[in-house]
Amino acid sequence: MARRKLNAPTSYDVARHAGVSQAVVSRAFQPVAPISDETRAKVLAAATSLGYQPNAMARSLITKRTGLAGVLLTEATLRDTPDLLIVLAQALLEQGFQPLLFPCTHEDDGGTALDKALAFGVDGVVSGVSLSKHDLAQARVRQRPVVLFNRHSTDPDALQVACDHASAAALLAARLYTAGHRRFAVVTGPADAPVSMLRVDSFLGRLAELGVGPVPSYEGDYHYESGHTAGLQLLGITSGQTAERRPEVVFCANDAMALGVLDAARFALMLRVPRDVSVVGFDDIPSGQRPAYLLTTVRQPFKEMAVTAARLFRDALDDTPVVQPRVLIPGALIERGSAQLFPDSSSH
Amino acid sequence: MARRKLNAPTSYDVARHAGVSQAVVSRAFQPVAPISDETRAKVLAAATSLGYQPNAMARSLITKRTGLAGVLLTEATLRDTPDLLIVLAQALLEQGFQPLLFPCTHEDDGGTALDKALAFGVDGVVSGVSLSKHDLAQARVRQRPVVLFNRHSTDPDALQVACDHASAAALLAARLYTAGHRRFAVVTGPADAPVSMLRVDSFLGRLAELGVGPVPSYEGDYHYESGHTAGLQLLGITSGQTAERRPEVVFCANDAMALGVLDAARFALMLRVPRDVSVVGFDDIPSGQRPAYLLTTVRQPFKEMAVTAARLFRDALDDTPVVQPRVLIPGALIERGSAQLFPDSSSH
DNA sequence: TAAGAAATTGAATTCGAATTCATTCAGTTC
DNA sequence: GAACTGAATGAATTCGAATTCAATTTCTTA
Repeated sequence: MARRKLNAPTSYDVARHAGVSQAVVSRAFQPVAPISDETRAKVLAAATSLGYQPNAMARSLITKRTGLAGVLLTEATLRDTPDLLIVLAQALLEQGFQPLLFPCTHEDDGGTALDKALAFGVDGVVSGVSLSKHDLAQARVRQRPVVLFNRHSTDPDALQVACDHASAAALLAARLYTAGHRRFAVVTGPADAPVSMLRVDSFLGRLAELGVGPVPSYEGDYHYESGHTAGLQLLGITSGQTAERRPEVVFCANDAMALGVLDAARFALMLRVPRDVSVVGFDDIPSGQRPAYLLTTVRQPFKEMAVTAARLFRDALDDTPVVQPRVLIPGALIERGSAQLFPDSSSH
Repeated sequence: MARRKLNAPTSYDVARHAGVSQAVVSRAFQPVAPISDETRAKVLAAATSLGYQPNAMARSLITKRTGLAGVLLTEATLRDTPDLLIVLAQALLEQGFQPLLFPCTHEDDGGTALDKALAFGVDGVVSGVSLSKHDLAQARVRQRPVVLFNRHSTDPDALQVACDHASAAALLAARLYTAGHRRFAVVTGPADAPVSMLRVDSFLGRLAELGVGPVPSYEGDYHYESGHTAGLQLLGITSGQTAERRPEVVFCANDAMALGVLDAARFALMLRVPRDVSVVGFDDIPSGQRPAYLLTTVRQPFKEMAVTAARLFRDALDDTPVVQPRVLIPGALIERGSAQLFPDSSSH
């Protein structure tokens, strides 16, 4: 552990330079403190002339605040919806927190990541991965707020912000049913992905209410390739599939897989979309918006979700009474060309 | 500044519990320190039973190390190549550093971001945005290594890892020329984007060497939409453009714009790709790999670049003599369907 | 077995800024 | 002008772990 001397000036250096005590220097750097404007100006001048910046560690040691917000996200999320990290980072920055990223390889690395984050002294955490009740409890005894982002917890006190996956998926199901579709198939995310469960179950639940029977399903892994495979499987002629029995609609738990299904249908199976088959996804990722895909999907309002999460985070830290610990933000149905929907254009 | 008491146990609590001094507790948590195995075990047992974890701020205050690596990236980079952040984070984590992300809205926010990073006490920085000589000097006096990632500096001592954009672009130009193409057009990135300059200038430079005259160019902003506009502009019939004078190849400074050009050509101008026009990009982003695009491009070896950068970072911190401060890693030509290249399949 | 070397241990100090509390100073008020 | 109020200041303390250095114990070795 090589301990080099860093010639960074300290508050004492500034104090000497400005002809005041160290305490005054400290006060000059706080927004509100007992210090005259005159003195503050003098100190700040001395500080800039020396290139002084308060030492973050020393400050944190006594204030118990680092200004860091742990951000827990799976690599899948980072890869598929990079915008999420961007808007979340912006929102946190706006509230005065620097995001400290903890990328999780797997959905259940959350506990480990949380531990690491706490060890780094984060003021709190915004988590896009699932956390156990035990994990949440641990953060609570340390008085570190945790905001769940697009993740649910049975803990009634847990703070959470999420897209209303369930309602949107149900709405989408109803919309497709109204448009006349009766033969459905679904491509799910990994079995342990809570968001996928929510989307798929709501979609199927609504269909069941409408009397649509058992729906073939394929378990994907959220990636394009698995969508491609799913497409071949569900739409192909493998198991004596005929055009009459082929699904009219494939609902995918996310857009990445929907693009895979779409490409499998068009380029491998030579089906016309949406004439032969409709494909719908969830997320509204950029590539789905392009003319090559024109994917019908549900848009997650990331910006609004991020801003809400950041505000919740700050309020929890400030001991501001949190009015609404659980916020569900509605997703928007985006109708593009990949699904046949024309029989109905009045509903919703 | 509400200063709540956090009931976290300290090293003194553990010391009392284990019947030793605080100094011994500290030593028990260091990999190599004068302490008997027996005592260490006893201390660690007491620590776990109390749920003790060393306080990061107190530690950093004296060791002058936080274990944080500032990561400076533009939002454009985060959005277009999310994989970069993922592999970079992984590589840093493997070297024992936690990435502290500083998203930059604009290429020249680098200086500000660096200041912020230093104020947070990062051990050093990996920067995917340009930094001025002055910025680098500032980091140096603070003894904080900076590794430039895909960015260049005139400072001869600067550490940098980059894709060899120039060679790859030149190779691509030669390859296209050899394939018989003579009429070229380019879509550049923003004028202040050094990487775009490098790619475009090398491409054009090689063409010039081969005797290809003035090449029409369009300044984009790295985004899909600007590529789309560029495509309409460069390939459209606006200015009395005829098929004979239409560019045979459009080279784009990145893939996102290449996809835009491709879609403009196919869906707006009804041109066949690559028969009527070849489109090539740079980066090898996932959507370009899909059957809907099959973009011919240059792949940046992010994984290798990230690992190299992280290693360079650690070596610089360890005072390990850095053998090679500037590492250029070759990009790989990925030939897919968006460019007509058949006349030559032997070269390179 | 005594002297010396090596390995452990603990008391005290250190890192740098924030905060407490007593003190000083200027400005009111009667 | 005395008594009082409020603002501004500085000396001393605090945060919690790492480190220094002297003291102690244990192990060698002649």
